Amino acid sequence: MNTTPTTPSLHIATWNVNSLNVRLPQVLQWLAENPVDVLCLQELKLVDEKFPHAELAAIGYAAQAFGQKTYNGVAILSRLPLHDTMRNIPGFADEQARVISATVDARTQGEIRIINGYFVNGQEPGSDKFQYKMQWLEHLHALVHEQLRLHPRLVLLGDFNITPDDRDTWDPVGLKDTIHHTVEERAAFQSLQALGLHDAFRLFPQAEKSFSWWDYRMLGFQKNRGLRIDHILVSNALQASVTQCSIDRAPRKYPKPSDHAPVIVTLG
DNA sequence: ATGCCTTGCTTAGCAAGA
Repeated sequence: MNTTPTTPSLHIATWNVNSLNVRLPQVLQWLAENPVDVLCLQELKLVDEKFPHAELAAIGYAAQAFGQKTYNGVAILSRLPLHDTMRNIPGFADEQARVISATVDARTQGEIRIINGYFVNGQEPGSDKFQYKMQWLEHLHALVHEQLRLHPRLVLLGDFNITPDDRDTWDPVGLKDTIHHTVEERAAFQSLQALGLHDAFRLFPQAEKSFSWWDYRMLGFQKNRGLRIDHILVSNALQASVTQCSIDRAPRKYPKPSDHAPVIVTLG
């Protein structure tokens, strides 16, 4: 008889909900059907006073939130204990709520440091917003570098607003050098990987034209004109334990959907 | 295509997203 206790697998997901106020029923429904251990959200578009802690607690999730009025906002929802929450990037003054980090106590699986980011969009290469994007990416790189030193078991995930390469866009020719496709953004993505992080989605064979975001306009989803810009990067120490990574397109078919779909990674 | 949706803010069109 095998008496060795089986280590339960751990599921961590990311989802840009484009307003938690509008999408809360969908988040609750999705969690009921996909009871992941940790769900990281972006684009809450609400202040912390309006964060729906009670509704999430009712289905077993505690949350650490970092919101602001109208724009941005990030949160970590977890069924496992969270501690050592950090907001934004220390040393980088930023009016915008874009990063929340916390340590998840995964019990038999040990502790995992989570960095959840809503990366800057950048609007257009050469614009002020693009400059802000590149500066923000530089400071995020420094933060991840430091956090990896303190926490070798680390996951960096969220809405990166970067297509890592031409496989990650529906139109690599027509969209060449446009926002999310520039050499500079892709170099920043690669320099994050160079810290010892791995794109979990690419650790496995995947269907061609796999995307995580589709424009609301022009029947983007129906025509699968999308981008893969939502990512889960795992550190060297975690890479061997990753057994699956997938994009769940189902919520993009809900009535009044977010324009992003959740991405889920399985560890162990 | 300076367009197409969606959301928030405020209540009539903007700003911003990607």
